[in-house]
Amino acid sequence: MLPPRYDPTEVEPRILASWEKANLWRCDPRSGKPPFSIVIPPPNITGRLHLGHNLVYTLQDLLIRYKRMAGFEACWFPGTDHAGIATQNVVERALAKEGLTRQALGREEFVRRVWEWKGRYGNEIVDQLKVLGCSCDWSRQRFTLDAGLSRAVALAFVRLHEEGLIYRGDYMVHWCPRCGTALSDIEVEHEEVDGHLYFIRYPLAGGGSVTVATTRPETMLGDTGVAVNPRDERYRGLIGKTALLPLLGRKLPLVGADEVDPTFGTGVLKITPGHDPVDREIGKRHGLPTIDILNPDGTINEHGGPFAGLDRFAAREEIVTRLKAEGLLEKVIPYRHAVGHCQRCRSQVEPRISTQWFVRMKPLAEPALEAVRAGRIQFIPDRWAKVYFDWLEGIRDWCISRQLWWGHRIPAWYGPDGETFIALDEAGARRLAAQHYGRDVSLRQDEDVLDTWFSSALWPFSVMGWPEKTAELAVFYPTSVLVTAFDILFFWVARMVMMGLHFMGEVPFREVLITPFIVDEHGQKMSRSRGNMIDALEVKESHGMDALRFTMAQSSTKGREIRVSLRQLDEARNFENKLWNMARFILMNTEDLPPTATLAGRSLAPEDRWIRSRLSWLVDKVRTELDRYNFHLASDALYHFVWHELCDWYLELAKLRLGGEDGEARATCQLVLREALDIVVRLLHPFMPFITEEIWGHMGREGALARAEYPALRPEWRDEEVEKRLNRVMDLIREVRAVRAEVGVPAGTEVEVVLVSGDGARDLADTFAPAIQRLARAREVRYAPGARPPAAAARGVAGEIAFFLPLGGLVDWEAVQDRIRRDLERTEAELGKLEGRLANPQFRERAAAEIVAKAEAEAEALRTRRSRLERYLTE
RNA sequence: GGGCGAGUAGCUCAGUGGAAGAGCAUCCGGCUUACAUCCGGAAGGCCAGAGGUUCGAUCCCUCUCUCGCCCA
Repeated sequence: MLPPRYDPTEVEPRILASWEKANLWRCDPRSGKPPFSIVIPPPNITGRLHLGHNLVYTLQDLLIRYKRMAGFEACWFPGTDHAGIATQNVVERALAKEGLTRQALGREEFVRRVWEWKGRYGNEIVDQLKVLGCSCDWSRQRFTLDAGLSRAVALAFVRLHEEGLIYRGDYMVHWCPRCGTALSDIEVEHEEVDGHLYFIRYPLAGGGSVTVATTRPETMLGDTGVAVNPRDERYRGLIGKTALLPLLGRKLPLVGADEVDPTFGTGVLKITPGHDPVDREIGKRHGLPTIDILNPDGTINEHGGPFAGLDRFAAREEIVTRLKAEGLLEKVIPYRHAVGHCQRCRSQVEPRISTQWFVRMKPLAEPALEAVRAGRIQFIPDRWAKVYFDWLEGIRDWCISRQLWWGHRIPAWYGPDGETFIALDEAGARRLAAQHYGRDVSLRQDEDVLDTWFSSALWPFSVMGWPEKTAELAVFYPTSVLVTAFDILFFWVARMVMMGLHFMGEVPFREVLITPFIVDEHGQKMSRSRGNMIDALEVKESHGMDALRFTMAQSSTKGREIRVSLRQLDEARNFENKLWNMARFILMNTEDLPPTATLAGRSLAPEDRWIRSRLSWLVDKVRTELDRYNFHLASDALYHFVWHELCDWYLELAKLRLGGEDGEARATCQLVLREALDIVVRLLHPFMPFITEEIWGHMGREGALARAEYPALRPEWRDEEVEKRLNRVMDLIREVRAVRAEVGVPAGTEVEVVLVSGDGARDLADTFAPAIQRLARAREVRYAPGARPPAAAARGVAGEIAFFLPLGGLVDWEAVQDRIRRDLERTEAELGKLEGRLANPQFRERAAAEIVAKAEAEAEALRTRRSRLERYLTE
């Protein structure tokens, strides 16, 4: 027998072990079944599972389990991402605790240490996914730095280079001084910060001065000019003169540039071509030199004169102090402005010129735009397509080189004279070099590695063995759907589309499901730095994985964010317990059912046909909503059905026959119960795999539920007529209960229910008297057409069915009348609205016929109800 | 500055061109032999504001306000 409380902490590990043992998730590209495939958004090896992951992975597992049960060869490709900067940072921090730096270790040793670290901790997140029950084909697990995937990366690089889509050059990039590397545009997050605007006086060579305004005074060390807008009357005469850079005395030509905004600051712009993209353009036009004043770590270099060696922020302080001392600081005002921060470490990034590798994006973006415009990829919700378009339409070249040691080293080698050789490996580069020079020379490989996202962009086909022509690629590419959060729409999704189209000639996925974003109960983004992350594994301990999954499914609406609260988890856990007890009840009451018994040839009770009709609706609903990715609608339907139809009504009604004398009726009821349980656990399995698998086990089924069939549609079970009948029964029972409660009939007291009038009243008395007796606590149910209630009788009208409860002295007459009056008021209000509508000739003319008919029928029913209520007030 | 999302019951959120729902919280009553992580009942909303389209708008359109996010 099942225990009265479901204990996920006991069940979940056991079920997990049984799945693992049975090796259920292995897929076979040669099975001949229709394919359904998903590639996992590879979690970062430094990651720990949080709810954001959990949502994305839960939905993928839900889809995979659903499709697997629905007859697809459902393959979920798992793996992890090497996460260049993040991993390097983590390992460097660990080294720092030993008093070591990566520079002290040297590149080779450092990389060896990172692999060592990866071996020890890098699989943690994968282990967590397994604990969550993710039914990935683990035999296909990949890592972006695996040999095969690394080869794919090198090949992609070589090909793009051959095609002229990769180039190298000196450009202004975002530089993170803390990470010591260039970043791509989208790795920089702009944040408004409270800073200052410094007004600095630059003396003019011939006497006088101009005043410039800047938020970054330290960059003046790199100034090589001063600019004003040529249309600015105030300064027109200055163009062509020379200013003198304070503190350093450098001569700065005064030039005219349209970019200068006369309304900003003083309308005079200091030109720092080395550290500002606009200044660089102006400087180029006027032939101003470019001076880089920064070392890679953000300290001032030798160009900074007396400030060399100072950190950029210390230099700012020092420069301001000196300017003040020399009387060149006119004023400082508070100023709020956007400052770029490194996505990984939050440091302020600096624009800086350096030699980097870039991917030319326009030619790649065009087909990617076209694929979505043509509908070959569908975004869900589709508003995300617009965000995708906006980004791709304005796309800039992608800086892909990183000054890191952990990652795919750029497959470029340089000869002694700096000649570049791009090849898959060093041997290839040597061959090219030998051809070029006509002799063997020593080559030096590029020091840099590629942006991690470069390898991620290849993920949908590199995990399937590209560039080999594998069976997996033939069957599972393009994948069916990509499930991810919007924050990596540009980083990952768009780039996968571009690379997929470029290298495979086909989109990487048919659909992109963008999930809402998980935030904490205050609407705050969850992040490690905020310390408000929720560990999915802790929730697993407190509420169970199924409860967490169900919460995720239920919350997964088309909105933009999900606030996760413990209350929702409680609700899901309660549902889990409800489900458990439903199963417990059914199993307890069907133990004596012979295994060979079937429903064939048995006559079903109206409630049996009702629950089957509802099951038919449910199967259709769940499948339809899952197919549309409406996880919340599917889970709500299941929740409501299980709790408020199956448990509240069918199980309660079943108790009559289960406890009755009629063996045949009892067996029929048992069979219907088992049937309902069977369908419900199958339907719920993708949502709550553990508890349903456990129940399945107790049902004595062969094999795992995870590999059982998803319930088929049962249109032949639909029965509108019997639903109408049962609705009448339920309405009456509810009304009797309400009347009892309101007029103060003690809960234990059995009453007599006299049905007086209304369609179906006879059916209620003839067929459903036992049900009404049990569920409304009635001693007796009679049909007495036209009977008048005795003076001391509670009375009510359920739908159109008038009834009364003779109660003798028990009745609180005021309460009875109050309730009738309230009912009457509501009825009249509703009727008034309906009649108003029906009185409008235009409504009758223009509204659909069935709407008018429905309104008329409703009005008629309300009139009947009204008259019965009115009579009860006076009778 | 541009774009997107949200504004519905005390709270967290669903929802649909025909007239408003859930869970929690609240109140009343219950250990009815699956479940007190439960059962029965009740109360609670000019669906942000103003216009417009429509026979009919919480839903479609326009504008405004508040909050959040993304991009520049």
